[in-house]
Amino acid sequence: MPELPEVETIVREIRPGVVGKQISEIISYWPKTFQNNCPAELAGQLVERIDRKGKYLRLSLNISELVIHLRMTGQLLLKAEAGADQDRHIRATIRFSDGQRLDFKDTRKFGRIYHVLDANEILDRVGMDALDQRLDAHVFYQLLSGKKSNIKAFFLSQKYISGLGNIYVDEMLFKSGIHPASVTAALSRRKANQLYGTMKDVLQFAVSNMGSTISDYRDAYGELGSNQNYFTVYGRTGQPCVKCGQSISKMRWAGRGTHYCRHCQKIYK
DNA sequence: CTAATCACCTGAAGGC
DNA sequence: TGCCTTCAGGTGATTA
Repeated sequence: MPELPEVETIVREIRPGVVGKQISEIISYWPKTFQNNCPAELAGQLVERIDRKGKYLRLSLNISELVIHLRMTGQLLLKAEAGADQDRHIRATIRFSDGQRLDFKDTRKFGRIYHVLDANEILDRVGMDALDQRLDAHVFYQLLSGKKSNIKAFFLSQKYISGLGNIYVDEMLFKSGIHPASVTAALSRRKANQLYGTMKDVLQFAVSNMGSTISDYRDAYGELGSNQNYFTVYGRTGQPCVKCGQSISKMRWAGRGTHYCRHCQKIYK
């Protein structure tokens, strides 16, 4: 479900409601969601910061840190009331001393919450965030030109650049006219620069629309995103290409359904 | 090293 | 109505 824009939306929404609050209790309803079995030492800790790297959400407490990944269907829902409306898909709840709570809802149970002393144990393994200021056009080109990997697989991997997933990779490749079968190192500097700009535009536009909701994604208030209304290729199989009018194709690349236009997207090899 | 496949889960949708 | 297959915003392990 959530890629960078969706996680960013949630971070921005829960930050004012949660920073400075004290955790009173953590409840786990599905044993695998909480990797470290919600240790008692979490109770009483203060939330100092909430940040994001790629698709990981980071809650920095005064003693330790929580790192949350929503995977496919995870939602973080901020609830003001302490009431017990118990959705059967809620896998964990973080309660705060003022009565607010954060419910981790996750139909498919793929999501994870890690409790660690230092979030960098986990976050150092993922590449620079796609919207990180330090990822400039030069660094972007260096990353692409240094590898001969399939371009779709490159952006789906979180090892080089983090935050992009199946939707936004398809969107940025289409808008840049790059076929998903292309090879990273085959892009010229000029073409890489264009892709870099498109990547940022696509992500920032999606953030401004509170993310994309296809089925499960909800923001911290349970609201839908609206960016799905502006997709140019994702999910448009068989519909006319917005550039040339020909039918949009769908194939499997890097194990994922990949949407593209055979006529508008050139293969760089 | 990369690339493909499976495993982890539930639920919705389509074919018969 | 019901059964069976396929697919889904992700990623980590295993295999070739």
